[in-house]
Amino acid sequence: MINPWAMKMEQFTRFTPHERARLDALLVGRQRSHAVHADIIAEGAHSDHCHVLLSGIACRYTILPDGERQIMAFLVPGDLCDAEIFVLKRMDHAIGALAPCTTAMIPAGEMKTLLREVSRVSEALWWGTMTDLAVLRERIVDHGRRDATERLAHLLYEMLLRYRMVGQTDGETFDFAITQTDLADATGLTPTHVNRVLQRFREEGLIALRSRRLTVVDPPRLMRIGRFSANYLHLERTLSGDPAVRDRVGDLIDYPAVDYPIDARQGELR
Amino acid sequence: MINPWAMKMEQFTRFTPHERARLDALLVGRQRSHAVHADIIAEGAHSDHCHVLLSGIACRYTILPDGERQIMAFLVPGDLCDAEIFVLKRMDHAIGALAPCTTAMIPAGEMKTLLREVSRVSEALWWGTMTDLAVLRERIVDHGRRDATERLAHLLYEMLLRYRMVGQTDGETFDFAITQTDLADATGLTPTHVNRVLQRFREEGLIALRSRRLTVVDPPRLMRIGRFSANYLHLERTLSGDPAVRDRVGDLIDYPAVDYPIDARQGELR
DNA sequence: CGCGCCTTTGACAGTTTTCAAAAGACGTGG
DNA sequence: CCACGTCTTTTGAAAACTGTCAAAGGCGCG
Repeated sequence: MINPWAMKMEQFTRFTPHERARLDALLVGRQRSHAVHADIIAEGAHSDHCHVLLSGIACRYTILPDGERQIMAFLVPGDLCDAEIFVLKRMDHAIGALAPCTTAMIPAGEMKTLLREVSRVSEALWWGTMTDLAVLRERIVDHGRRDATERLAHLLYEMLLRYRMVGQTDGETFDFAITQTDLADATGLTPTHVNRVLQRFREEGLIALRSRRLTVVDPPRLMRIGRFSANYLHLERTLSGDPAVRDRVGDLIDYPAVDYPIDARQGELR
Repeated sequence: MINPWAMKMEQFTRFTPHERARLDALLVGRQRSHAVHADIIAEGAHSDHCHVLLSGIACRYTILPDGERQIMAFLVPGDLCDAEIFVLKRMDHAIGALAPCTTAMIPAGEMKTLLREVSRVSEALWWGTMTDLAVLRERIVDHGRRDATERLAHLLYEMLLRYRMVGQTDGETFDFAITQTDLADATGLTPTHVNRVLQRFREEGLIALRSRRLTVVDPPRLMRIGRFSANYLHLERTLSGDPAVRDRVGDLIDYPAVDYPIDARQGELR
């Protein structure tokens, strides 16, 4: 059985066969599918179940008073949607499906039991939360100090890496159902501008994107253009861990460090 | 003894006198002071101590390869600087003092014991982490969908609220040692532009800022201009809790909801 | 085959950035 | 108590990413 949730945690820890079986069992018979554009969890909702995304792609978002949507994070298979239910009364944002998705709904009680009994899972949850924080901080860097080109390059590269972690890529190609409007709402740009930048990427032979499949043709250059550094994802244990797990992402995060030229910002891609 | 850390957690939970005494005891004899511009924790560092900010103001930041600094969050008294040390090998960002600060360094071992033995603290830590996530998400909304004026108004209002939570304000006045350059690095604007916006705020009688003390002269309007809604801070327990705790922030978060006009963005303040 | 959603294109407007440079503030040492 | 260097705040004018507003072109799907 494919269990992206366990696969993600394996980037941090190593489960015994018994633990792994328990994680798998937790998902059985609790699957639910969600249509595109449906809310997996509504803003203001309170549930006594945790939602784990198993397939598809979703986002955390909020609608501002003037009707604009801001996407605050993308969720890929393996991501936990609502760790906050353990302590907060209600969701302060919504989780929306950007493509048809399936989730597993785990009763909060069972999750708490699991966390109490299997310390490795409890640590992995903590690791996942700390990584979520780091990803959000990185997004702030994107918005604050990177221009449109860098921002999109950085985001695309991160997505490739995150899909790789849970084994849902075919080399440098993966399902990419995110529309340019979604990207705009996530990056704080306009769809128009996102379009212009992506076209440029294609012209330059950096990526290929057709019928919702994205291929990163030139990963090292995309990484360079996005000024991407993987350290914020905290995969240090990955590189020294199980070879099978390491190989899922290894080649994407150990490009030699590059000294970025201080000049050459706008216009020319690097 | 003033214990902003406990005061912050009291926004979420209610400690017994014994628990409170234990929290106080943990800080005794572990204070350390930090000069302006000094790193409280360096990027890449690993420590076996947790750092709690007790006074002053600090920030999470990182320096990009081209030398630019991005501030990802401000830390006010009561905030925990490095919850990640429990699971991550090294800090992926630094904590810097923006004014003279004092911190308490708590050995990780003692912290873990505390978390194991006092479930209310453990829950409060989880709440604090979820709130940190929410604050970061709100910052992303700032960057993505709010212009310079809204962004700064929002930030100033949030700071007032957070200082209030830990009892370090005098009405609507509080220490504000953050320079305009700091604000620029946090908001993703240039110091020049920050300056122009702040001047506008002063002209309009919204705020008064002199000799590092900030007074919010017209809180409701500042809230409106920043399109501020307190729900992301998850103070729902505050409003229904201990009156003494509630009164610290109560008047700032229950202004009547306003229907924002869809027009009137740039130029005119609301 | 037709509708609906997503992607492209264009021209123009406009916050924000750049790049300097001057004026204030503040703390220290003489 | 004043000189003096340093850091912060102000100001100006011009450049420029990115946004706005429409409208047309593609593509998938029932």
